[in-house]
Amino acid sequence: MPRAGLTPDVVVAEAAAVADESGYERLTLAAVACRLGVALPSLYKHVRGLGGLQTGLATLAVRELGDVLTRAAVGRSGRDALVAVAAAYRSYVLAHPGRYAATVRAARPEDLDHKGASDEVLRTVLAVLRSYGLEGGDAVDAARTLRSALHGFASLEVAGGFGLPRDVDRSFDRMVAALDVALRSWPSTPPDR
Amino acid sequence: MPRAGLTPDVVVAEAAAVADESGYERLTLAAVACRLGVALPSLYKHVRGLGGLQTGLATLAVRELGDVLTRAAVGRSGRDALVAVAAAYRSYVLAHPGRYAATVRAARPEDLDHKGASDEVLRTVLAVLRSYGLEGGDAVDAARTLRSALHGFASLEVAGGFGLPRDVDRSFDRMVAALDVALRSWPSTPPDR
DNA sequence: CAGTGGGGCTAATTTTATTAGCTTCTTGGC
DNA sequence: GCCAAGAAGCTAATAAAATTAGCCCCACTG
Repeated sequence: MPRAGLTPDVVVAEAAAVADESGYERLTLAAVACRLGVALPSLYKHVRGLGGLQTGLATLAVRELGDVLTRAAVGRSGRDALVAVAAAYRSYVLAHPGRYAATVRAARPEDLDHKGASDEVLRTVLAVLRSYGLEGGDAVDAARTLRSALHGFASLEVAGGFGLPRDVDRSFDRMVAALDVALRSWPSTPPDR
Repeated sequence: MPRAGLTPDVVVAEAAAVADESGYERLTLAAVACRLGVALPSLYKHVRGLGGLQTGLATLAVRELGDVLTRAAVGRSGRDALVAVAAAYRSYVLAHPGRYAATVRAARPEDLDHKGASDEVLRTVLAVLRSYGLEGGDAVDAARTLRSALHGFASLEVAGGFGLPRDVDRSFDRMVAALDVALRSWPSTPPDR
C-alpha cells in the first residue's frame, strides 16, 4: 500500500476546503479522511483528533486573515486604510466562511501559534488606528469596536441574517463610513456613565 | 409508568438550560432527555429531532430578546434609547449565551414563528433609529450597522475574544458612544465609492 | 542489507441521532 | 362507569462519527 504522503499541513488544508465548502459544522474527520483517500484513524498520526484539527484550522485562518489585512493596509492611512482593511476582512470571510468560523469557535488562549497569528491581526488594526491618531487605551477600545463591527457584519451576512431587500454592499459601505466618522471624533466622545 | 408531562415548550425550555449551561455546541437530544428523566426517542413526540429542537430554541431566544429590547426602549429616545437597548442586548447575550447562539446558527427564513419574533426585534431597532431621525433606506443601513456592532461585540466577548487586559465594560460604553455619534451624523455621511 | 520507526491499516468501543413498532395511560362518548 | 382511540412513553435496531488499541509494512539510516 503506497503512502498517502500526509502531513499536518496537508490534513489541515483539506479541512479548510471541507469547512468552506460544506460549512464549519460539517467539518468532520470522516469527511477529511474520505477526501484524502485514507481511513479515518490514520488522521490521528497527524492531528490530535477533531479538536486538534479545529484549532489547526483556526490558526491557519487567523494567519491568512492577518496576511490579507496587512497587505490591504500597507501604504495607506486614515480613511483609505480603514476602507481597504474593512473590505479585505469582509472578502476573506465571504470567500472562506468555514475557515473564519474556526477562528471564532476554536480560539484557544494557550496555543502560541494561534496567539502569534492573532497578534499580527491586532498589530495591523492598531497601525490603522494610529493613523487616526489613536493610541493606548483609546486604541484598544477603538480596535474592539472595529473588530466587533466587521466581525458582526460579516458573520451575519454569511449566516443570511440580513433579510430585508436592500443592497448589502451599500450597507457595508455606509457602516465603514460611519466607523470613519466615529474614529475621527473618538477622543472627544468619552462615555458618560 | 407515569407520564412525564412533556410538551414542546417544556422540551425547548430544558434545551435552553442545557445550551446556556454547557454551550450551544453541546446541546444534544441525549442531554435534554437525561435531564427530563426520559428516554431519548421520547423527545421525538414533541420536537422534530435535533434540528427541530435547535430552531425551537432559536425562536424562543429571539422572542425573549425582542421582549427585552422592547422593554428597554419603551419611553426613551435618542441616545437614551440607544444606550438602554445596547445594554439590554449585551446583558441578554451574556446571561444566555447558548440561547443567543441558537438565534444565529439556527435561523431559518421559512419558519414563520421565528420570522415574527425577529420582526419584533427589527421593529424596536427601527423605532430607536426613528428617534434619531432615520427612516427608509438609511434606517436599514443603520440597523444593520447597529446590529453588527452589538452582535459582534457580544459574540466576541462570550467567546473570550478580547484578550487584552482592558476593561470590557468601558470598551462597550465607548463603542455605544461612537454609535451614537455615527447615528447623529448619519445622513451627512454617504459612502463614496 | 538489516533494523527501526513512522505511517498507514483493521477492529472494537462509545456516543448520538433517527426510525420502527410496541405498550399503556388518558380521555371523550356512550 | 366502560370502551375505543390516540397520545405519550418505551425498547430495539441501524447508522454515523470519534476515539483507542494494536498490527504491519514501507522507507530510510547505519
